[in-house]
Amino acid sequence: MPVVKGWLFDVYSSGDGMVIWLITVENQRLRLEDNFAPTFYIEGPSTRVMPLLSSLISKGMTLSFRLTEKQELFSGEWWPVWEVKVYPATKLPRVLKQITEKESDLQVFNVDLPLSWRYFHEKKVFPLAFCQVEYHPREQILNWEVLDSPRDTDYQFPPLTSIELKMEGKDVNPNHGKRGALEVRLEGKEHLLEVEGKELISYLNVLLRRYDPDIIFTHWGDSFLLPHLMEIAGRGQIPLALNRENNLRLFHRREHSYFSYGQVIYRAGAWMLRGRWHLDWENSFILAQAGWEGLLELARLTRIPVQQLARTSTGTGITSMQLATALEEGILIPWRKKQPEDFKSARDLILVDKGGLVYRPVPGFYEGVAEIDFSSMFPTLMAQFNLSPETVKCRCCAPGNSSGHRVPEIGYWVCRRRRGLVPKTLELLLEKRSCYKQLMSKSSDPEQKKIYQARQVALKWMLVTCFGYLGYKNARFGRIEAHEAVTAYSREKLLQAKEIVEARGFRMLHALVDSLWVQKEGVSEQGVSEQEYQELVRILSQETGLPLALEGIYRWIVFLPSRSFSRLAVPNRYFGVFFNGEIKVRGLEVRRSDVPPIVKKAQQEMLEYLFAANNFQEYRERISGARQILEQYLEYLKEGRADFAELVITRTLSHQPQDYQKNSLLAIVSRELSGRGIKLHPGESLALIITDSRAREKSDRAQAYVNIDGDRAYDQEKYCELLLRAWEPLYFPLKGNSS
DNA sequence: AAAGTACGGGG
DNA sequence: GTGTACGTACTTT
Repeated sequence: MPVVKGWLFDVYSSGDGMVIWLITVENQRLRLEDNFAPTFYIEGPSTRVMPLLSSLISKGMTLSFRLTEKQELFSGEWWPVWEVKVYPATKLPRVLKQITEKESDLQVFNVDLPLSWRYFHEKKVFPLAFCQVEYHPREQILNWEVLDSPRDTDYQFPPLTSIELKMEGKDVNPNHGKRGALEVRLEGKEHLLEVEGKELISYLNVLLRRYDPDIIFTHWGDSFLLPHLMEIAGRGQIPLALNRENNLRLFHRREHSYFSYGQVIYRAGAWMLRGRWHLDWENSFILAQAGWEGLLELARLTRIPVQQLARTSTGTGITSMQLATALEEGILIPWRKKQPEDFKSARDLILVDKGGLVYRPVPGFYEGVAEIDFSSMFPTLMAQFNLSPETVKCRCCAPGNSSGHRVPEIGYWVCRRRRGLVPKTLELLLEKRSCYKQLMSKSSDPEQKKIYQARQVALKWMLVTCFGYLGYKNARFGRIEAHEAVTAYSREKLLQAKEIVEARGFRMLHALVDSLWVQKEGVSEQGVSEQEYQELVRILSQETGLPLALEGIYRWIVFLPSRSFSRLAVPNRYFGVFFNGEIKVRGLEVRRSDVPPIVKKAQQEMLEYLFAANNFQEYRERISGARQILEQYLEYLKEGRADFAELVITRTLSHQPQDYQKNSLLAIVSRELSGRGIKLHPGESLALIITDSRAREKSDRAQAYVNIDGDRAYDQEKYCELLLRAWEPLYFPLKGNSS
């Protein structure tokens, strides 16, 4: 039998089995098939289960089953259950439907999981796994041997080839208006395809055949480009050969909007390929946040096919990792359903429903301030205190006999007999992330550093999401009580840190969930010693039992007042410069996504000028220089020299255009586009230019960036106002409030 | 003044 | 196949 070594490129179901694409060490693209029989479990007496299974078999289903033992997540008990395998895999949904509809009181497990995930989990492989495969001459896989592991930090990839497609012109959603020719980037060079209709499609087909890319990168491919090209192909009645496996249709996932973090998110409908990847830079959170290297790192860890992972949230990723942990441990995977919270009294609610702790600094200019952060505080707490849906107020440890393990403030007990599923999953993430951070600091190769950085960032997102997911009632492994336990510990630890800081003769200026800003009492400007702060960090780590790190010592930092209550600072509005020259800015215009580039650029320039100051005295001296920069930009705007790309304001729609109650600029522009027949969705972002913000005729106030033409004027006054607003926080320290 | 609307955080 | 907070700032009416 042939044996081949290579990387697992993709898996999807087709016909009766799974199709597997390998990229071999000889750089060949190999299509194989596997007769995969997925597994699920039924709990119940054999007098009920046996007749059920035989009735399914008599209806023509191919099943195999046996009695085995698996662990129930919440009780920790090992239950005798029926393990059922279904062949072919594509019949699984039908089998499950029969069972759940007819015998709804029987408990079933490992049920609601997509087929491609199942394949990866059950076969213990993962995207881009390096493996050795033995196969039958007729392309049927007989045996897998995986030669690397998701735990590895120094894995190899096959040389992947790609092309990139986008519409020429402004870098905004081409769905919203005018569009140019198709732009193809190939082997580092850009080509403009000035042909149309059938010709365009044939040309693309030739390109795809000749270069046979593994990946098609696009901008706006999901929402516009691919459907657009398919439409042209359909009209001309010629096939568009996007797939590597051409007799199959593209895999489509419908568009949808959902609510997350108080905001509507729009996901464009997805178009995914067979034997090839389509990745849309404009429809991928993970690509945007962690880049290409981060995406591949997460694909390996989560075992989700790359095209799907690119289009999903990190929450789905963390769930998949938890599934992997559960499968390894022989834990039955519960059906995803709501878990009611325990009853809580009003008093408990007050104690429990708080998040992280926040202090407020007195607004002003401070010198020699150290910022000390708990490293990955929430995940570390979950790992260290074994906080997991099944361990907090667990069923196995009675409240009475685990008095040493009570959660602060809220008094929940935590299991002492079992390691939780969530902490177990987190361990790998925490470990791998700190490993990448170390590799990053050791590496001298800037390219390599970038790779480690991207992977480290990807893991950070997983860690952050993992905590959020504990509190999400519909997450498969979420439980609000576990979430509350984490925040309760976090408050206790921050309070403890505050006491230690103050007992050691430091002043705590500000604290925010997992960060502290401290100043040594009575120390002159240059008298700050890093050693003293390092010593404080050491003591804090030792006494709290959690890792902390010195983020840095600020040469100076400005905590900004609230605009509505000027005596109070906003916890998250500050800017400062560290002794090592690094800068940190939070909450200012440069950090906001809805601020026009020119305002950001001006503020950035002014900040950089001011950051050269060593102390308050020098800051005061440099402020006039900063003001000159401001004047230059104001002048530039007033002379009408700014171009639209510098003025564009991007905002996210929270409603359907017709549902807006107020005539905000966004509402006006969205209705305008909508009137032209362009479909907009809540969660989608829209780029606009302010043309005349006070015009009586509403449609004159702003224009969609895509549609604006060269001779339209912009609202100079309004843009100047925005610029002046960005100046205010920089001038604040000189208004007399500073220390 | 009140109500509606949008954004940030994590490194 | 998925995080329904929370506080701040700004706009519209």
